[in-house]
Amino acid sequence: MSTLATPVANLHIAPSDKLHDLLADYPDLLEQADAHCWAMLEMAKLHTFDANTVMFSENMECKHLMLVVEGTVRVFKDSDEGREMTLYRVEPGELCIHNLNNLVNGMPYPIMAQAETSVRGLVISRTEFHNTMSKSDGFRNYVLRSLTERLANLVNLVSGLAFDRLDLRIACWLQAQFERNCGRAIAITHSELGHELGTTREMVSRILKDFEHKRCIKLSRGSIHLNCKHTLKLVSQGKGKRTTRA
Amino acid sequence: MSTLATPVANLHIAPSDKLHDLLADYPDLLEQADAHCWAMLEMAKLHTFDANTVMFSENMECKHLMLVVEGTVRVFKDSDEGREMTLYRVEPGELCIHNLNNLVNGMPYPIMAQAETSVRGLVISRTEFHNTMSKSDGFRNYVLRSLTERLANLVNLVSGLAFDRLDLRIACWLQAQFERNCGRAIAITHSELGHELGTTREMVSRILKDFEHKRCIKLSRGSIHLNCKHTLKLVSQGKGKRTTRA
DNA sequence: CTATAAGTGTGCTCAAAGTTACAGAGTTTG
DNA sequence: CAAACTCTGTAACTTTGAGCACACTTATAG
Repeated sequence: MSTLATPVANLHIAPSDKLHDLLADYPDLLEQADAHCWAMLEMAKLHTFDANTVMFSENMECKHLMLVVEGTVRVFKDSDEGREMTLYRVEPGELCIHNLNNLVNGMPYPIMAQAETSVRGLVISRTEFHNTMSKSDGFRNYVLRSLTERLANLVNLVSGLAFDRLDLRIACWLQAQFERNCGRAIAITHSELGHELGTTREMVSRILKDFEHKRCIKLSRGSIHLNCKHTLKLVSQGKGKRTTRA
Repeated sequence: MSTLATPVANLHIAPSDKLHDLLADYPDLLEQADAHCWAMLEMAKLHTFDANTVMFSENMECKHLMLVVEGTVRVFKDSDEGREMTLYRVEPGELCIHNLNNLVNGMPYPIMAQAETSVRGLVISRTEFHNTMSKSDGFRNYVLRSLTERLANLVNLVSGLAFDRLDLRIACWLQAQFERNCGRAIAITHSELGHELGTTREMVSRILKDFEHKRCIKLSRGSIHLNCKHTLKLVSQGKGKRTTRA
């Protein structure tokens, strides 16, 4: 599965209105973008990556920064025993922030990033990045904000791993997804969910089944349906211990 | 134990040579500092905090950034069941990077920071921070580097928690400490070590005892002595499963 | 020099998570 | 439709980590 990160298309970007279109739906950056920031984005190249492209891994050096325009990139850590754990996702309007480590520190980085869908992104060179960081207040704030937000998320990950039982972590994950999805079914297999949370397929199956018995959710092949928001909330708050062996 | 974060002393700083003295031993920042950066530091106030001062916690808002000059600050997360887990330490020449979250995002942050020793630090106001970030390449790079380094450390924490057995995590921690200490004994109680790694005193006692039986270390009240670097390395690489129940 | 506190060792029990193994259900493909 | 594959359910078992209880040791304070 080690598809190399070769861009499918690679074209200079058209004038500003095109750029606006690309970023139209992602206000996070737009609201902070100033002239310098736009200038940088104008110079950026739009690359397209196929789904499942490995965008960086253990030893790959990454000399560029990318702003995702379409699709999502999953950043994760894998273990030698075949387990893995999602650290976060980079979504449209967001920066592949871990590239920064490479960019700023020059250090390689023992994690992987992989396109989940087909991904389009604006690729910014190292020098352009530093240049704009110096000139554009908006871009600088945007980058800082991204970094500190990721930091905050990672701290939450840590505390979940250190202190929370797996069933709670799964319940919280479900809650967050259903929230995002406005209650619509989540398309994911148990094994994938295991990879999200750094655990095994069997544990996920067992715990989800338990939730189904508690009537929070309804399971079907490849997807999870919300049954009762309220019950799920209770479960995710730790009320009612697990019932697996009762 | 909720000593409020009240500075003990609070004086305007003397001219540049004094500043140089304060930071003399911490080249990380010095080598990047330029005129703007120095100007900011000149304006900073030197505060002193007693050991054990809680520097920020769950709901405290923090409107300043601090550069630690002397002493160390431990940043950790605690659980409702009385366990806790060290996220990282801020040492001389380093920034209290989590303040940045507050500073940049304005969000409060569910972690604690506490002075381990008496701490002196240069306190920089929010506006001065942003101002210098815009003007000083050196400072900006320094901040970015700090952030990305913390990010990298947190990722390692996550993968340790998710994938490694406790004995390995303890062995690695010991290794790192002995490295720092040039092989000299580490002064720490089992309970404190538990708080470092998010586990309990008993587990630490048991596992350390096991290591002692393996002749890596020698235990005594309140400190851990290195016995055989090589054996410890083997243990920390996962060779030789635990012997506790054999 | 005692009393008290802090730190350590350890056995027992239990719960959580992971592992192995396999059966069966649902999909896809030729 | 039959074969091959993917996904799910689950039982039995092992390992890891936590919690409790208590004995014992070392340090500190009065």
